[in-house]
Amino acid sequence: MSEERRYEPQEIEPRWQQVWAEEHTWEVSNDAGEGGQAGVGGAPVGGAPKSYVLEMLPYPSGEPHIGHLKCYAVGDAIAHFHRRLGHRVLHPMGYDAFGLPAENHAIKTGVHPRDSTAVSIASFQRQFRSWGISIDWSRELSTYEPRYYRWTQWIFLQLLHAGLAYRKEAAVKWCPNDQTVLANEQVVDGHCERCGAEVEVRQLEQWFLRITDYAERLLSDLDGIDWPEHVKTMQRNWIGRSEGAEVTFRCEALGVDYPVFTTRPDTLFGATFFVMAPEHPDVLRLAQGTPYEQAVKDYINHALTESSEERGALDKAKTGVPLGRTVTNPVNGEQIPMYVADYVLLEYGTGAIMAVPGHDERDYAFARAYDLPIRRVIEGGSEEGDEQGLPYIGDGPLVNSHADFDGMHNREALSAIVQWLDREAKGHASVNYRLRDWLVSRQRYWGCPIPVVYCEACGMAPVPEDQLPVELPDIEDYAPRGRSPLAAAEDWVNTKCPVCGGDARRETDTMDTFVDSSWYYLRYCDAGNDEAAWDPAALRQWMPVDQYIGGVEHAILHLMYARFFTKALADLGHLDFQEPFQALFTQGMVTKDGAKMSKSKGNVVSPASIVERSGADTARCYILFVGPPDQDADWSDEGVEGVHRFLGRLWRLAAEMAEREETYTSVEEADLELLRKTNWAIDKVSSDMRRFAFNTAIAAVMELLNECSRLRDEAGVATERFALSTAASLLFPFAPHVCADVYDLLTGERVWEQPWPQADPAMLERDVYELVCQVNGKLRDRVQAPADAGPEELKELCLTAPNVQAHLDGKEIVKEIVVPGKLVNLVVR
RNA sequence: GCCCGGGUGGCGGAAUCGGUAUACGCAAUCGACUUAAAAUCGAUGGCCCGAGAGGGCUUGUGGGUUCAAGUCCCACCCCGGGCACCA
Repeated sequence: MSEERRYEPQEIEPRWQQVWAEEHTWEVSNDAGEGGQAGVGGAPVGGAPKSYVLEMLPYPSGEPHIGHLKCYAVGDAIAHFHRRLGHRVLHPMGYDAFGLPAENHAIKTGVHPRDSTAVSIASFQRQFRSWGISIDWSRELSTYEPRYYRWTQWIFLQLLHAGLAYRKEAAVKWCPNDQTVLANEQVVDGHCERCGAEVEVRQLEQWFLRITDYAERLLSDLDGIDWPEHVKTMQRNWIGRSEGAEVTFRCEALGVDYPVFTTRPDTLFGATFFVMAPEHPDVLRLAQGTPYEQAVKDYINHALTESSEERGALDKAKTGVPLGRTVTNPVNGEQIPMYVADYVLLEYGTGAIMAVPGHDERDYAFARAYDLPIRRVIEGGSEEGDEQGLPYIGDGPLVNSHADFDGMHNREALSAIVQWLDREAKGHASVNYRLRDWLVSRQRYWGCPIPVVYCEACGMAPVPEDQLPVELPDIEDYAPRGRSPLAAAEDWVNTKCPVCGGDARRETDTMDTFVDSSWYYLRYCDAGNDEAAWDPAALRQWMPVDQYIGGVEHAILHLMYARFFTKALADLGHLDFQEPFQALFTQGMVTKDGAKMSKSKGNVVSPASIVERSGADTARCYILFVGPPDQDADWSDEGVEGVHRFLGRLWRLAAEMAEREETYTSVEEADLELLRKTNWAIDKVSSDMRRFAFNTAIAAVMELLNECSRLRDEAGVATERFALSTAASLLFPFAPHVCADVYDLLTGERVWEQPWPQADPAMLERDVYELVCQVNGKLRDRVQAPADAGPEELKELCLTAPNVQAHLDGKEIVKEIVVPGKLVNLVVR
């Protein structure tokens, strides 16, 4: 007997990592077929299909956390699986390195964000290598490198030239804590997505990107991509498409037309008043000279000082003030009073609405509060009681409208009325979106400078492409004071106008970091290119990303912006595809004791400590074994131990088998059994890989290993080695180090150069199986049945089963159901 | 309020097309090895009745369809997520 051998990941893991690093095993070249990744068996892989596997760009802050481990455990499993299926796999890595945490740290400590970020990046690099993730490090990038953000600026200029980037003064969301504006997407329930402070509204001139031009395509192209349905739904909700009509109401006193958007032109005859948003530019002018002038002024002031949270509160009572004017309802010529009320939003539609209290809950509440007429124009609902069933939101025939439409079902009347409006030039069919343009400027230091200058003579001028990058200057004081800290860097701010050569000042705002991460997946395809953002040929080779992996928290922000960039760049002729991420997988959160891990709760599990104690293979396998990877999982130290034991058993059994001589005392039956189990596992793991069921894939390898242990002394050594090496081969995408070691011990070969195992179909079929015998749907017995037995034979077999007979006991069989390969069910009375 | 997920042993979970519910793992109990412990190996294991053979019950609750329901249909309860004055 050989001496006791121990599974030592601390020895095994660095050894294989060194092989992969020295041989650049996971690097792929853009020259398909030459000098690229060695294919199966070391042969070049000329016509191999490509596969681009990408995890969402991490923000390097401190050390990687358990969520990173899960994300990359999933991504690496897919990358390895694709490679072994014969694909050329691009699996790169980089860092989303601009951003607030590093800057806030700088404000506190004075350490330059570049330095603290570099320290974090070094820690990420170390740990990712220690996890054994199969990354092509030759394409590594950081968004804070001038070499990268030069091209971020270049893209910004492309958008600017195309009219997709513009400056506008608007009411914007301001975070008083971070002292910067925010995009709509970064405001969650009226609070800053980053720091949680309640946001304020400020009137400021800011940079926007015209994402709303793409609303329709962002919506309709969702149909063609393989994303989780709930993520698509979230994007659809965010885009918020509404079909309806734009209808013109005229204020005769001022001679001004006010268009409104409505989804319910069928209720036009029920419009009894008209409401404008407090921010609407005409409100003061309308009220001027009326008895309501002062009241309107007061109301607007109040509305503007109210926080967005207060104003948006759902249970808030409706308030408003009359404007002292009327507009004409275009369908019936009625003069209806105008109001200003804060339940109307300037940003949506035209900032003014027709109010139909009979068929809209909000208008109804306002009408009740101000004693305005409420008219039913659609039949339906109860029509009983004090409120006569109003407001009624449902469908029904029109009433009290016009002879041409009364009696018509409202859905038909809707299009009939729109057609009428169109003919009379009083309106037309229209579509509205909830999506707003993307506010991208930030009054902060640690971001990509916006490459424009302002010249007194020429106005705003883009920095010429050959002067890029506009580099971020070093400054002393990072603290934001309502303007960008860059504004204090006088030497940097003062520059010459690229048009006239006169004095000019640089834009001091920086870009939202989501701009940086909206195109990085393109840069990986050609990361070393200093002549252009990318060579189109490189993109043609790799894009789109075949499998994207990341957290669901980016369902709207990053994923929407990246899709927008792709479409805009495609329109400008820089790309020839419309969607960046063909398939998306969103991994669930890792919690501890049911709660989100956080420093303040003190329940943080650090990947580094797990790797140090149990090894990377254990950590990676465990995180995939706890449950379906798209669901949240709770961390358990005991569970980790279980997986560690499993990997230890695999390794020890292999080490023992590697030394064993063939004895020829094997029992044929045991060999066959083990071969069957092995082929079953190949089949099971292969299909589980394709549906991201890594937990059951690992369980299947556990079953195979249990069978290897059970039959260790009965099956032949060759069979045993085959079964064990197959187990290692199947588990390799999850536990690469120990599996490489086991495979090497048993075969002397490199498992990552082997093709993915193929199940032998003959071995998946059995000549006998266990037939389930039911009486009245209840399981009563099991008998061995030949695989090729027909229904009659199966029925007879079932009838002979002792416990079946006991339950038949003279009763009459009224029905027999035979499902070959499964069961026989006898129905008795 | 609207739209998505989800509810299965002591615990994490499995059951992929309506066909043996509880795979795999954790925790637990018993045993082997050991002076002892750790490590490792083996056995047991949904609940109730029974010595056993076996029987009854069991997938949030209540109904339904079916020879057969965790799976399909209807109603409801609970948990998680998204949207929410968007006209």
